[in-house]
Amino acid sequence: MPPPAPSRLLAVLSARPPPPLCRLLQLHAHLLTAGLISSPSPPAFASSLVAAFAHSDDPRHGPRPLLHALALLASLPSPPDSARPYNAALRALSLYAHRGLVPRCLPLYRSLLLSARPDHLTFPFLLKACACLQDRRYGEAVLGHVFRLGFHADVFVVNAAVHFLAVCASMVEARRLFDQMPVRDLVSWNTLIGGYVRRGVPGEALEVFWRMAEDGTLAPDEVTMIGVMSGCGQLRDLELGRRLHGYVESNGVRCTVRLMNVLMDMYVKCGDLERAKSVFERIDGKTAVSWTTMIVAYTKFGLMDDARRVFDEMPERDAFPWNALMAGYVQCKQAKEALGLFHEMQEAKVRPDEITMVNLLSACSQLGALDMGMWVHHYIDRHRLSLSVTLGTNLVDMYSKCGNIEKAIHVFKGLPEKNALTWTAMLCGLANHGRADEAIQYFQRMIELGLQPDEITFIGVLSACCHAGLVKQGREFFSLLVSKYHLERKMKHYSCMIDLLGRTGHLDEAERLVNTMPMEPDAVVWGALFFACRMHGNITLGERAAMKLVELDPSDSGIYVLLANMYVEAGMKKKADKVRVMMRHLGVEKVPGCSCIELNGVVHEFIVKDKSHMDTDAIHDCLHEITQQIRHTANMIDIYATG
DNA sequence: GTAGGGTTAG
Repeated sequence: MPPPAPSRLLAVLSARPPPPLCRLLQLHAHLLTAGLISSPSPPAFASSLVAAFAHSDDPRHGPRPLLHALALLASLPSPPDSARPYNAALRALSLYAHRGLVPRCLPLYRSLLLSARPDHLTFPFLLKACACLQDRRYGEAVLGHVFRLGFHADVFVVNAAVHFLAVCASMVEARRLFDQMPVRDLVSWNTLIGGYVRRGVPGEALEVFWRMAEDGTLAPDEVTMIGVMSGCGQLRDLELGRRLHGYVESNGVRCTVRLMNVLMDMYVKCGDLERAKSVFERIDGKTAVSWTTMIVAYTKFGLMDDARRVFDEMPERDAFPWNALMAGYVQCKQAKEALGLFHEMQEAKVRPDEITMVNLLSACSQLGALDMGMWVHHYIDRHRLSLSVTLGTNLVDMYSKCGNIEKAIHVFKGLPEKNALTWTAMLCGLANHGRADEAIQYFQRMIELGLQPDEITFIGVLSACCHAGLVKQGREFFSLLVSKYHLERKMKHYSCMIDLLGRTGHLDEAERLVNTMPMEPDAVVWGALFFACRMHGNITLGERAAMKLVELDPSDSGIYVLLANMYVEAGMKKKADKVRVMMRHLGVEKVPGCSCIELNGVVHEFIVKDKSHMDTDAIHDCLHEITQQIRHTANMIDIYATG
């Protein structure tokens, strides 16, 4: 195609949509030979050409035209004195289509400043890029320019600024700017509501929404309702969610797929699976997010078969639904299924990501599958997946739960970034391995670093004290938890503390604590008290604890056996027999104990007195031998310790 | 031509 006449050139370049890429390249060559984009020709041609390349976002070409525009802009002998080509490039860069290119916005703005004056279109793009990059310092400098150049009354610019502040600074700052706006439009309100929701302050978001409704000049649109519904979900306020759902349906708010997705999520969070399902069924053109949200919905209600069915019905699956289903299996303690799903995922050639690895490690921790866990660690290294805090924490947790505490410590020490959860995982690991002193040291170190412990951290230190019989320290932690760290004592804290008091013979104090607990003691609490009574020969209290255990779960055979054993140990044969008779009368059967072991990456399950293996006899001989050796060693230690 | 929104993870 011959080049157009010079008078037509600008019009051709400015056409929307722009000419195809091959045509643009021809025009570029033409302009070069005609000397129209070299100094001292007017920069209009260069500007239009850059803008045309930047707007040419045909997905088939990927970021190529955009990169071409950037190169062209950088190579011009005289840089354009208009913001237009820069704006076009900023627009294309900040559309997030090519996430990796967003950082290029900043140097581009710097070169714009050298030759031209930013205008009302420059700032929305640039602030969006700053928000996307979470670059607070740069964004604040840009805000300085906004005010100096007098754009503080441009509603587009200020909306983008409110968004930037909400993402990178704080809601207080975003709110201050919002309050100062002379004119606000719907986007201003939506930005503020969305900001509060993203920061997890749904109460404020709804407050803003009510104020907007009172004001009455602007009608909420689907974006408003997405924010508000998400807020209802966070608040777990089903009543309000339903009312606002009604509002959406009767006020002609566009029911986009995105809004329907949030509605589903709100119902799930508020515990109404049926309504979530009915919204899902009514979605026309379900997206991957719709399907994934429904999978998550079922997993949250423990309905793993339904989750799997939705997963299978899904037309196309990226890593998200795989991860969601896998996380569901992990949460429902079906770790074997989680690992099985991972193998399917590999067969389906879906690339696992960081979150897949997090799920896999949790599954390994549950199973004690060290070989598989090490394979995951190796996989992370080999594929250079970024070792995020969460992933690192899970690695530490996996190694310690799978029995290799040394490796857990080694990984912990090498982590580039650690947070309170990482420290908590390490400290709980040490506690579970009986290394109480170190666990407590880690706790102190973590406090020195200014990290905030949570409820789990205290379970760690309390169980450390429990293992080591450190009553005084245990009492101290138990009290600090509330007085200094303002945390709530949970069932697990009480059971730890009662176990500690009981083991060390403070039975009265343990009983007092059981009686003053703010919640109904569970089987673990009574079990700990029972164990202590048996250990210290307090039959009366032991009987009471055992009766409570029977009440809590009459079908659990274990407690009858333990109670009978306690009587035998105390020389009360008759009472022991009575318990056994009672057990027979009640028809309580012993449930066979079940355990599992990982061998060469395969997890095997087996039950008590399992004779299914062909070498059963040899295995039991070997086990007998090991038990004897342990007994012998324990005796020797006893002799040395007491003698 | 510019700004705002949802899903996966200990």
